[in-house]
Amino acid sequence: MIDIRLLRENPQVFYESMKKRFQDYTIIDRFLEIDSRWRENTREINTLRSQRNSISLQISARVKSGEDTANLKDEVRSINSKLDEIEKDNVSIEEERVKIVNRIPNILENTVPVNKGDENNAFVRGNGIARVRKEDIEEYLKSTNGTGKYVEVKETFSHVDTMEKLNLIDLERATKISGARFYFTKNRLLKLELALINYGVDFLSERGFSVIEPPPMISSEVVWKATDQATFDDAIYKIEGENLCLISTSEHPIAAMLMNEILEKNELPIKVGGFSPCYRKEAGAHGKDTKGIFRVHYFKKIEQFIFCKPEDSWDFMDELTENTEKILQSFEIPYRVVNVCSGELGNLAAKKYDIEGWFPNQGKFRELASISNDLDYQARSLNIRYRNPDGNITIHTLNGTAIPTERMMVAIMENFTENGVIHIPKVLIPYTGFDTIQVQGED
RNA sequence: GCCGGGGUGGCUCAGUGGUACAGCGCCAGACUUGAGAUCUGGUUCCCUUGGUGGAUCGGGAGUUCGAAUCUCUCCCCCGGCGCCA
Repeated sequence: MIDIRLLRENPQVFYESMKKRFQDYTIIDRFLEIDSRWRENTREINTLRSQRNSISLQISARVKSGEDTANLKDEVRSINSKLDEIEKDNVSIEEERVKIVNRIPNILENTVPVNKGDENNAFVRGNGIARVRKEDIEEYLKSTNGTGKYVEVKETFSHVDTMEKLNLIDLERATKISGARFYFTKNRLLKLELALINYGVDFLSERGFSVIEPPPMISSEVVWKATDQATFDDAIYKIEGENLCLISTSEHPIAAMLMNEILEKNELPIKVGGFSPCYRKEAGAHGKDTKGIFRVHYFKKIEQFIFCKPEDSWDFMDELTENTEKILQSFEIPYRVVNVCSGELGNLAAKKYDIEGWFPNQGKFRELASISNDLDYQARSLNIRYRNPDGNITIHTLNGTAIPTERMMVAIMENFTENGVIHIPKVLIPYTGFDTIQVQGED
């Protein structure tokens, strides 16, 4: 959530931020109105309680000295009835106050392009030599501001065909038992996945990240604090009869790990590499990417997460972006970095870079990773601070994908399949133990 | 799941209905050449922040003039039993 004191002092900042996000900024006026009513009530409640407390003390003294307390008790009763009324009123006011404040998004960083639609994300930079079909060249060049290098190819392969031909997947039977967007991973594809996970864990360990696997379920309250309404509604599975949700990313349990803690300044930054299963409802994605394992209800992901001092977060955003780029470079997957425009940004992020890989068969760049700086927005909801003599300071949090294993496998299959053979990126061979996946010579 | 013991400031803990003890740690100041020791103040949150203001003793509800304390309920931790990869 946002800083309420800052909102009171400087609502203009929030009007502008919401306007740029194409959101209804009149809720700010509504908030200020209801907040002032809440504060008025709170003052009154405090005054009445103060009176009650002092009379209670007098009763205590009289009880000890054996004096009569009946009229003092009556006085307290009348204070209590007034108090009751105002407190009840304040409960509903506070409910609305909290509801509204949770809808106010983070303050937009000033380099975020103000626009709607993914097609208006701003190209930042690109890398790699893409395999591009003739009919996709225009799209490729447009997507890279004319700077993209490529080789023209005649033929591309869908990852679904490749997986089926090479006996790497069983989609039909998964659908039979679990429904759409589930899959059995088989044979060398499973080994490739494990290799990607091991590679990612090593990559982050070597760069000062402690690596963890979080609990795959967290309580609803924690989900609420770690993310926003949109994510909760569209992505999160709830466990029936339990107050638990399946995580949609390790970001949430990792962020919440330090909930309600006061850190020492010298403990920061804390860099965490998280490996976890991710469960997503994909509500609202009907009809999109229905084939294969590009968009599924269950996948695994290696995530980067940083808790840091406020003054360091923009530097760390660059570091996270660089890390993900290095991983893609090491796999030789062509990619571009885009600065996600204001209309497509989630409420938590002040700024977000998407890193999109080139998918030759789809003929376009698709999201592989997403790096966000949430500033103090997420940490404030989770109440994570560091100790400071003049008042403890809310820290900053950042998150970014390192390796989305399923989607990365799609990228590898689309980019490196030739004559029915999948070629494994060189850096992964020590992890897979094989350099190709082909029909013959399977394990 | 059952039985028992617990949950109190950053930590260890006292507190069986009447203003939340104490110790340790940490921060600041004083003293000191410096460090240590010592002393003083501070070390959760809220409010038109300085006021002999309010809240807070795992969460929520209740009884009471008044609840850390009594009642109900939920959560979590420890031990034992049961089950078990």
